[in-house]
Amino acid sequence: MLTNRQLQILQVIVDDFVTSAQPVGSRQISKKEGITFSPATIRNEMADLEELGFLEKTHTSSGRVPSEKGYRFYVDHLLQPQIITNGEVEQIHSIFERQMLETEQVIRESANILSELTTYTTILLGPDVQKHKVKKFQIVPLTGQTAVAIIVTDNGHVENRLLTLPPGFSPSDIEKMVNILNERLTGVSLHEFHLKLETEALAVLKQHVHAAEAVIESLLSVNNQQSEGKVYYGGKTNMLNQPEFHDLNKVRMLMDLMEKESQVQSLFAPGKSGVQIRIGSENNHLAMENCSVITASFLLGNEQQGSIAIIGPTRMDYQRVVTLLEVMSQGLSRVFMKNNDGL
Amino acid sequence: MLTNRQLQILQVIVDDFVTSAQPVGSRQISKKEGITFSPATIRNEMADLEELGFLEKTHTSSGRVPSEKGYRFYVDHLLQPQIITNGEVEQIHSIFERQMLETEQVIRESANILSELTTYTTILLGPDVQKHKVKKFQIVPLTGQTAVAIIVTDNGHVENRLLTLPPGFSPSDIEKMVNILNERLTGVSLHEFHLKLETEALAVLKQHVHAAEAVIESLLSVNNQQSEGKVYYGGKTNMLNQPEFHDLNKVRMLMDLMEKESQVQSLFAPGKSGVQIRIGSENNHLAMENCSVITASFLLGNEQQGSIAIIGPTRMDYQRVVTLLEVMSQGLSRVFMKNNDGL
DNA sequence: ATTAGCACTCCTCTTAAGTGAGTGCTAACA
DNA sequence: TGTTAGCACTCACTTAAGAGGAGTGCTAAT
Repeated sequence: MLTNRQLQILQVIVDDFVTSAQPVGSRQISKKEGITFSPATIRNEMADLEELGFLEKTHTSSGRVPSEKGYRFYVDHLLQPQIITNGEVEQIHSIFERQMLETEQVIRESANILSELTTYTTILLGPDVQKHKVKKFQIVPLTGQTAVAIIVTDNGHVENRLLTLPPGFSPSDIEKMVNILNERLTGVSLHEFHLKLETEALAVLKQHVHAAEAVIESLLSVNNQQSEGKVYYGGKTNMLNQPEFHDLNKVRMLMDLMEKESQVQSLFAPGKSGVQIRIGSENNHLAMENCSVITASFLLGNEQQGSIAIIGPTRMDYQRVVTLLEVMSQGLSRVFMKNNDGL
Repeated sequence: MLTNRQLQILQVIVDDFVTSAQPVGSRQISKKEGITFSPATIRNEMADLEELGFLEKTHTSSGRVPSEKGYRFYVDHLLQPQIITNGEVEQIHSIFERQMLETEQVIRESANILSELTTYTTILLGPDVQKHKVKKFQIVPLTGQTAVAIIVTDNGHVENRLLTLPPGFSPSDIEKMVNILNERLTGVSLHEFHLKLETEALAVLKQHVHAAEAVIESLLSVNNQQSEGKVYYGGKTNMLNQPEFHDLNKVRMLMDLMEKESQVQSLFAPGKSGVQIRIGSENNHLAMENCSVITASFLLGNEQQGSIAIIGPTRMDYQRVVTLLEVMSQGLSRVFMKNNDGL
């Protein structure tokens, strides 16, 4: 168990290092407000804290730097809700008040504002498209052999896919097919929709429409690699300002990582609920060894769920980010509760 | 007018500098194949070439580096079609042979392969969506107050937009509206479609459908900021490997530039036709001062036009890139001629 | 017209010394 | 017994000086 004094010192060190990015020395700590004991005492305590694994040195005669364990402890026990200025809260709320119908735009703006306020990078994950319910299915023929299949979901998302039609597939075939599918599959989730296309629906279709298999196959062929929720970025280049990313190699790894949507999905998916913090190696990814990710999820109407992630260096202003994230995610949830349109 | 020897020397300097990224000295040149004269002679010629503005020195006693004017001359007069290996040609063609229906995927793959082969960054601009012809217009109601408007174009592109319906707007109103619009506006370009929505169509609608203005307005409201062609990237982080981008500031400027689609549109739009090269400051953009852009356009069936841009340092392997770009753009044109589906 | 020779420039790498922030330990102190 | 002052020591960082080397421009010889 840590003594009060140790807690106090750990807190000061983290707070100081977060803003200065420089190892913190005993003298410097002693001058901080609320510190009543001498540098020598602090040195002793720091030695203990280091032994316990909360602090590290960059070299034998440097000041101390929080270790991952140190950050973890700080985040778990020392985090105090921080006051953010009214101006900032207003800035966030202003997005919601501008009555923009398009969810997508709200999301984009949110990502931008968050990265502006935090100076870190924001990733916004839309809800898992696969969970949306199918509202309407449609096929629009283009030429003799090609057509577009369109699926509209209950919250306004539109999926579309090009099809090749088998030779001799007539407009009335299309109509029959569309009718059957709408009749049977409206209201199921996109995920189920695709499943049932291959099984039940296909069986029925075969009886009524010639060459239905070919169309269904064409319809399914592209699906696998695609989607889950959409990904939006804010302040992608912000990390270039952080001193820890003066190393081009790290920058490259991170950038590459962010290009791969599938990886982003898994890395930045929110934990259960509320605000979650993953520090450095807790992210289980080489490129993220010096990064922390703070995620929060928000609701989009009926059980849909999106999430916001802020990526910064492990030396990150956790307090501030957590507070901002809470304000933002609550705001988003509220907005999407009202006009339940989704994205 | 430059003498043959000067041409030869300029060519060697550019070629050498392109691969080594180091200023080229007279001794080094003299050892090159085909060079029969001594370093001293070369020094004299180099002094002349510098006076003419084709070469520069990084400091008084360094070797020479091509100036922008030097590159320009090289590109205009000294470029020789370069042999690229069969393997590479095959690699390009392999994309086209995999029978993927989705245009989008072909484009993505193309961007990736190009950036892999060149080690530079690729930007692929889809054709201007505004020119697509409207094939079908549709409104799918979601809840009482919201609906999705969908526009399918002749080449399979699907635009969609959320609408708020005015109170009391009934399904039959929707049907009437959709019918009128489909009747009058099928076959016009998206651009015209939006224009006519505000004028002719609106006039007719007013007569038949109550509160039509509100719907139209909602339909148009989001349009302005959106689209032109879509943008695809390949090898975004490739430039981090180039020695000229060890400067984080330059990296940041370029990355920021590439995030802004509208700027990308204008910077990387192709010139008239064929392969176009813009060197350094010819790009008229601060972030691109040390970059060259090579663009080529390709055809997507009926007069639609996409374009490929490769961005690299001014010290770029122009010959190779030009050849690769030609192979690729011709390949793309051919593919899209066949299955005219567009994106 | 070409080229060998040479003095000169300037970048780059290495070494050495000086500075300063910070530590750990010991001994004195309350 | 917990706290603190003092002091020797460590190590990164900066600056200066020197050596080496690649390359140039000019001059004079071929």
